Amino acid sequence: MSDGSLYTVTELAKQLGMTPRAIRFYEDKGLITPQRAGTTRVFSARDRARMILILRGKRLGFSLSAIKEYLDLYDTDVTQHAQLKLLAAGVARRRAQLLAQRQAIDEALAELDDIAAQTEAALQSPAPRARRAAG
DNA sequence: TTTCTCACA
DNA sequence: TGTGAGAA
Repeated sequence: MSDGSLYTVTELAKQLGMTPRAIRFYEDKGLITPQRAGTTRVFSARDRARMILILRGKRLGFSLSAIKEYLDLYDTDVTQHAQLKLLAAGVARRRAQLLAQRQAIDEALAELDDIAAQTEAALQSPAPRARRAAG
């Protein structure tokens, strides 16, 4: 079912475009648990697939702990029902978050456009005289 | 080379 | 959420 491909940290890091340091960091956080040959890490094809899922989760803006929570269910949950529920909930939350950000960005852009228009208009009109000191 | 730990942003 | 440095 699974090939017997094995990788070192550096190999896997290179393949996935990340640093070995980051992989060890994820292991430290419990997201991956590679085998050991003595003290050196040995990554299986399964670890590799898992790492790819981690990267995807990151790319979509999920926290490492959220990703871990989801991945942990993969091993325990036979039917994957709980896993799917968690994923659906996470996706909905993240989606709402991104929509809110888009809204905020749109508002900021609109406001900046207003300022740009105002400054542009001010630059077109004659320069104001220096203000006299009151008195 | 790889690992671990501590400091740092 | 990572990186860099130092020691083993």
